[in-house]
Amino acid sequence: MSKQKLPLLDATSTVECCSPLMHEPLAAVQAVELARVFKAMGDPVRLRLLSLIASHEGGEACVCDLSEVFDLTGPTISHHLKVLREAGLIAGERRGTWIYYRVQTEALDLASQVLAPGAASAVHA
Amino acid sequence: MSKQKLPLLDATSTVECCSPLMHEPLAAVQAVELARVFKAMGDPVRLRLLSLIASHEGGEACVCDLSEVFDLTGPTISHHLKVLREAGLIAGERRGTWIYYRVQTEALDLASQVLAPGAASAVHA
DNA sequence: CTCCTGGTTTGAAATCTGTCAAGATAGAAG
DNA sequence: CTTCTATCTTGACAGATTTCAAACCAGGAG
Repeated sequence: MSKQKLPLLDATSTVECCSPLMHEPLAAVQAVELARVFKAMGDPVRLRLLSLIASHEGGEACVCDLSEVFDLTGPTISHHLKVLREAGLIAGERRGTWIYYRVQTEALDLASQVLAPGAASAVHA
Repeated sequence: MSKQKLPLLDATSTVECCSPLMHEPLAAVQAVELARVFKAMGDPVRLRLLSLIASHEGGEACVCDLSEVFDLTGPTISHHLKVLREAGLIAGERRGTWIYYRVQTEALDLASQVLAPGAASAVHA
């Protein structure tokens, strides 16, 4: 285990429940963690993959479902899925011949909270 | 009007008030727009810049305030600020000798909403 | 076992990014 | 006008990203 393949934000790391970016200067270490997530989302293909998986029936989709949507080769799709996986945004499970991916909602929620809906209206509910 | 330097998400473009990524497959065009925002946030330095600006007194900070925090040269900071600016995440205003940046909260809110706090609890109906 | 299909891994090429040094600009101050 | 300070722009370069083709692995069907 040489590399940092942490699931990403620990929730224990820094950003607790409601500490949007906007209240206090983000520390360098957390910035690196957070940036990894946003970077993973910073590509049109990956964003669409994320969206496709999440909105697919049952909340999951196999690679074959995803591949046919894009004009890209298998390896490329596979690569993007790997990036999303390593950012902790999705998880895959093999079931028979196919591998099904689903979104890790915790990670997504966390990212959303960090961005804080207004940072002022966040607590409203 | 060469649709290149749009302020970014138009709010009229696609993501209305509450259409998180997770309800329907994101169209290619919007994916590109959105990705630009997330990509801008996908760098530790830029994330910290954003956070520093937002949390700074008065909600704004001049470049000099920001530069002293990092171990980077002026041009580099300037470059990152430009990326954030072009993603519509911040805006700068010259006041005398200094240039003050402040966060464009609308863009941030939009990004946060797209990520949808749960996507299940957002509309929940 | 052999073949086929769904996915991933590896390797390589083109492009993009982050960073710095050096030069350019804008406004304030002599 | 000249100079000083704050910030941006340009040019260059190492390192990262995106993408494809070719090779590889895992299960299911003959």
